[in-house]
Amino acid sequence: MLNLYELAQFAAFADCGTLSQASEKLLISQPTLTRSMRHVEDAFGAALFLRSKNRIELNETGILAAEYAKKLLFEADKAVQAVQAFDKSLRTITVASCAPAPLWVLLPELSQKFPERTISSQLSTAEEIRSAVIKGTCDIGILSAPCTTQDGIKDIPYIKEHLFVCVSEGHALWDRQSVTLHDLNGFNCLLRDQIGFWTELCKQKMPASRFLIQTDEFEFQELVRTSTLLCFITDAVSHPGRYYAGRRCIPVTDPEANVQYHIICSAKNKALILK
Amino acid sequence: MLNLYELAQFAAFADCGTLSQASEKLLISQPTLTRSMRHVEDAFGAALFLRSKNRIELNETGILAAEYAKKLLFEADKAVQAVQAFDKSLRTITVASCAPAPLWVLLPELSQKFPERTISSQLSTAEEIRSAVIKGTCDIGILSAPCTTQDGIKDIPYIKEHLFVCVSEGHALWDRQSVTLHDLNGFNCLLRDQIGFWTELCKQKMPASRFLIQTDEFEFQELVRTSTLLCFITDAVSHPGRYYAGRRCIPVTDPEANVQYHIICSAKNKALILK
DNA sequence: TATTATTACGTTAGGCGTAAAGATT
DNA sequence: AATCTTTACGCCTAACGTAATAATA
Repeated sequence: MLNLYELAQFAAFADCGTLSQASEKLLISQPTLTRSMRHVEDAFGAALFLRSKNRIELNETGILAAEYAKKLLFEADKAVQAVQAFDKSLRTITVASCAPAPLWVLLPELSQKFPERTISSQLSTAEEIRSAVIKGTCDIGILSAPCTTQDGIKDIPYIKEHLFVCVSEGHALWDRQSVTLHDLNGFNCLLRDQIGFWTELCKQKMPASRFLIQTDEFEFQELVRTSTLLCFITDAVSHPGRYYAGRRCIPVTDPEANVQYHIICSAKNKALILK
Repeated sequence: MLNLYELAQFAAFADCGTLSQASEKLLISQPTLTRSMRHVEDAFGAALFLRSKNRIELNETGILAAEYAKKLLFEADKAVQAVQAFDKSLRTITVASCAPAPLWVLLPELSQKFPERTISSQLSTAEEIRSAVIKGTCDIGILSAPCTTQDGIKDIPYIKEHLFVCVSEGHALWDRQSVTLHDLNGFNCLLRDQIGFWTELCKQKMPASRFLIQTDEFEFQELVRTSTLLCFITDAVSHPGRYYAGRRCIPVTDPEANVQYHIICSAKNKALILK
């Protein structure tokens, strides 16, 4: 029967051309290779080499056999990788959310409830999240609206998040009790990176505004402190009231800015999201 | 690294469901299987089993791994078969002829010239022979006409064969010095099986005749002896003159019935057909 | 002489089976 | 009690490396 380890030696010989080079590459002795090549020949049940006294090379059959050997080794490797990947996927809970806030709550909950499993999360669009959950690529999805259309999908309401705009003293909107995104249109804004659907929502509702998207939190805070650019906050962060010194937080009343999140998962994963 | 023998044990276990059944099937002991299953688990680098105290079964990952194991074993088997087949093809000379007579001469010649190679022959139509030689499916072809159209094909004239019709005494054609197949049209004929293009030639030139095709040589001879049905002979058989007692052999003058055979082979095989 | 494959040989790791233990139905 | 898996242990094959041999360029 074929032996993958010997096939690896055979493939190495096919690449190197001589047993001695192959033995160096494989960190084994030449006699071992001599023997292994005989085993491979026996296993294939055909002559694979042209042997002269001081030289061994593949014959036509050997060249074919070497191709098959490499293919088998490749397939074996693929199999191992696939099995390991599957195994890992079983031990991982993957979450895709349309916004970061619900993750701040959900991820710790999951870690505590499933301490032996790895939690992996990412931000995506609603459509990507829905299809990933349906395909099974993703265990849990978090949307900003119910997911009623799809059969076999479990949907439960989760946390709410309300948007506020933070204006510096003296800003035209300073005295407002509430605003809509439409009112903000035209004012330039600071935004954080990686805030999910919020970015798109702002760009859509405030087409005349420019958005300065900050990746670094320190730089973001510095710009909030030193500029009069608008910025946002929500009640999902720890201290909404006094987060940005010297700024007022005004509720944004658009329905899209006051979100009821929904957790979805496929029916067979429903144990993941039930309390 | 994966080991195909252990994968075979793994696959057997996957089919049997218990180690003991698998051990019986494989004619090895149970402890060996216990060990091999651990090796397989190590090689895949993932847990593949649900172990209770006296029960072991595949987990989800194990089921996947078993599928891959079976696939790999199948691929390995295919590889061995393919290599052996290729090896055998190198040691075999395949000949396809449009008629048996040239084979009677050529096959002994080839056997003598290439005693270490197996000779395999078959009868085919001219078109099949040409394409098989071009594709390389077949090493040597024998046609009843030159093969001039194709590049890279070596063509050399071979033996000739002339057709005679054998009539019993008192037959309407008994006194003829020569005949054409057209003259024979309407008379029923005995034919042997496996005579290549001759069958089609007769059917084409003698559409009004019926042909009694005999597979068994003894039965054929018996019918020749006891009936007045026409039969044929050619000068390619050993004793054309006195082959069928009580019958006269009359030359058939159609050009298609007096054949110059041609041997063809691809250019790289020309050593096979040169004297 | 340097390089290469092969043979010979001694060591040892590991694969196998037997026997026994532990657990379940 | 019967069945099944696992552990323990001893045997022995076979895989490995070293050293030596043979042949070539």
